[in-house]
Order: sequence, then C-alpha cells, then structure tokens
Amino acid sequence: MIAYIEDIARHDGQAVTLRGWLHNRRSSGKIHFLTLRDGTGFIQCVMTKQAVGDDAFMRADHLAQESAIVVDGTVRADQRAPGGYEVDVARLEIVSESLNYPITPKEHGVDFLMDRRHLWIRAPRQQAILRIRHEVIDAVRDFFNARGFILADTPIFTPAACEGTTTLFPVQYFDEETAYLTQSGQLYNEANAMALGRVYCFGPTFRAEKSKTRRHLTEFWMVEPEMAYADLEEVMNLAEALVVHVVERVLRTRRRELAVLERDIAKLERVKAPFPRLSYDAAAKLLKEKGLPFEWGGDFGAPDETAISEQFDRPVCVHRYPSAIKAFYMKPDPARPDVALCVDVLAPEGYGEIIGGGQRIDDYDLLLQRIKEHNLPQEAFEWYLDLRRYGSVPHGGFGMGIERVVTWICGIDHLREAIPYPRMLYRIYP
RNA sequence: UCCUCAGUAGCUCAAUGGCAGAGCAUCCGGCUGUUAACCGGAGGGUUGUAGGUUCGAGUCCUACCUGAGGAGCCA
Repeated sequence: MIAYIEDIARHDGQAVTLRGWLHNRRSSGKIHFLTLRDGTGFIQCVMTKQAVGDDAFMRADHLAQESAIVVDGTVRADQRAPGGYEVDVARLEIVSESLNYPITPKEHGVDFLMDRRHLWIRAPRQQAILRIRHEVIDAVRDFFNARGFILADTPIFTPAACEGTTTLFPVQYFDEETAYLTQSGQLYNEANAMALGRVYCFGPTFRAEKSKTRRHLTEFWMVEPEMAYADLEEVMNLAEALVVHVVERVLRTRRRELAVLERDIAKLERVKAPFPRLSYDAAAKLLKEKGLPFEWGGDFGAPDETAISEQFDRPVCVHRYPSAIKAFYMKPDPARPDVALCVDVLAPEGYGEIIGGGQRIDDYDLLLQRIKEHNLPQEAFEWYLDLRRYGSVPHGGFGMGIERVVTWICGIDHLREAIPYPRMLYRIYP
C-alpha cells in the first residue's frame, strides 16, 4: 500500500510503500540508516544486509543524498525514532541517482543557500515554514469566506500609481503604453465593495523601493478586505479577529512545524482578543517616556515599533496617525482633522507592522482636493472619483502582508524565508 | 541611496607581513542501533578583480565587483 510519512502512525505494523528522496544516510557496516523524505515528512528506514541481500545492500551504501528512492517495508513503532516510527526495509528501488548534492547536512551561508533556493526548500526547516505559510493563507481565505466576504481580485497591471507616493515597476504594455505592476489592490477593492458589499482581494503586490532590510521584499503577497458602510472601529475589529483566527489555526494544525522551528508556543498562545488599542498620540507619549528621540508628526521607525510592541504581550493597534504622513485617501477624523482614521497593527516581539488600513474619504470634494494636493493626475483617478459621485458611503478596509505574518508566527528572523522564491533588491535568481 | 562588515578548497571557517590549514562533502577502507553517527586513509587552492607598498602580501594601501547587517520607505 502506498503511504505518506505524515500518516505513518495509521500504518503501524503494516507493509507500506514510501516514495521520496534520500535525505541522509548513516551506516554501520551491516546496517544502513536511511532518512527518507517524501514531502510530507521525514522517517528513518532501517536496512540490514540480512533482509535485502548483499547486492541491494551495497547499492544503498553508495547512494547519495537526494537520490530518488522507493522503499517497501514494514512500519514499526520505536522509542528511538524522532517521529515515533521507523520502517524496516524489505526492498529499495532507486528511481534516479543524485550526484554531489550541494546542500550538505552542515551549516551554510545565506548567499550560498539563496543561490540554491530551489534546493534549499527541501530542508526540514524550510518545509516547515512553507507548510505554515500554506496554513496561514488557507486560514485567511476561510476567515473571509465564512463571514460572507466575496473574493474579487484586482488587476496586477495598472495604468498609474495607486497611491502615487512609492515607486512602481514599469512594464512595456504593447506598443506605446507603459503599465505598472500593482502595489495595492485597494482602490479597485473600494469599487468592488460598492458593488458587492464586503470583498477581499488576495494576490501578489510589487514595490520598487530600494529597501534593504529583513522586513522587505519587492514582490510579496497581501490580503486586502474592504467593507462598505464600515467605520474605523469595524476595521479594527475585523483586523483583530483575522489575526486571532490565523494564529489559532496554526497553533491547532501545525504544532509539528512550529516544533521544528523551535517556536516559543506560549508567546503565540497569548494572541487573544482584545488587542490593546493605542492612539498615535499615546504611542508618541510612550516613546518619549521611554527616552526615544521621537517627535510628534513623524512616522515610527523600526526601533520605535519595537519599543511600542514590547509594552504588550499581543499585537497592538495604533490608530489616528497624522494625516500628513498617510496616504491621500485616508479619511480625516471629524473630531480632529489633523489625524486620519487609520490603523496599523504591530506584531509582538519586534516583528513590526503586519497590517495597515483605515477608513477612506467618502466625500467627493475632499477627495478631489487631496488628489490635487498630492499632485496626482486627476484624469487617472476619474473612475475612483466616480465612487464618490454615485452613492458614496463610509467604507474602509486594510491590507495584511502574508510574509510578515508568516515570519512572525514562525519566529524566524528574515522575510526571505517566508516565501518560496523571494524577490529582493539584489536578488531575482532562481 | 547612505553607514558598517565580509569575500581563502564544493561548503563552513583558521592562518603575528615569512612553507596554504582544519572540519564537513567527495573517493577508498572499517564498524549490526546510527540520529549533523563514528574511526583510518586519499584527492582537492589563480586567497573576489585590478593596481600599489615591501626583500617578501591571504594579511598593509587604493579602486572596483559581489554579498550580508542596519537606516530611510513600507505590508
């Protein structure tokens, strides 16, 4: 019977066929220990000369790391095995050999591994991270689908800057025209919300900023919900519920992967509603009290975000930033027009911003004024202004960066490991 | 873009301005419970590139290339 390593406990005592690759091999003369991986897990296969005969035994002795193999054998519970089970090999089939696999069981540098990312993802830690990424994405989709949100995807080719502030990747669009890769689906999301009520988009986004930090990729995945008739309070409630749901799901279904990563589970278990909510003013005051050189009116730098999140044991919502440092479409607080009805969610443990969003301007005249103030080409935003001409309502939403969430949940120190093939300032291969 | 650091064997790293080294990987041999297995042996080098200082440069100086960490910007 063909079996997968993740289900091996169900096959205790049975004869199974496992199909995979040789992860590592140890030998003691008349007994080989072959660690097999099949994409679902790792298991040690025990092979004796007695059981398989001299020829097969000798072939296995020369088998190199990452050779493709099929193993017929009997599953046996064993206290000594890390996963609790081993397989006694009856027959070993070599599907194809591997020669001089570059990633050895010893340590390697980042540059070397990144150049071989297509092979690095076979490593146990990388597999654990990518499985958690899958779970995060699945949990996000379940969350929105269960709440009646409609997935309405937004274009990746866009005619102009969504926000006009950050740098875009230009691409040749047929003959004369230049198109740009999207940096946010939000503006289209607003149109979709006016059509469908509650929507979300989930796709890759692109930023041509020359950022060179562990928190940035030039291509990353973002989920962006948008709700008609929603105010800032509802936006914050939704963000909080989403984060709680995602963390809870990973804790429930990906214990094994978190253990491979040696993640401190207790820190994730504290991620429960309600999250502390802090105005920008209060956060600024907090930074001053902690002795950081922060002045009201500026945006928080990475050390500032860390200092704020250190005060709490769960994510924190910071709301009502000065309008001057936020995007043109952010709605001013009617009670205090110099601040915007916006929110950032900062992850604990210094992982920084994972969510940014808020309530959008719903007044035509104010939006037009902001477009002009930001020197944006009005004609490119006529369709966006239409949303305020034809039945405008209060609305809002946010964007959550998938890789940042995965990085935080995994407790790893760099975003580049949270996506199969990271795209960074100086790295586009493989 | 700016600041800091690094580049030596396939990999990870040593080497006071004075003979180019180790562990792992590879190949050969040994071992019936290993778990980054272990033990013995062998092969493996244009010290990132180009100049310069010096009797002598992996080591000091200059420029460039590549990468990493941080800043800014952002999710």
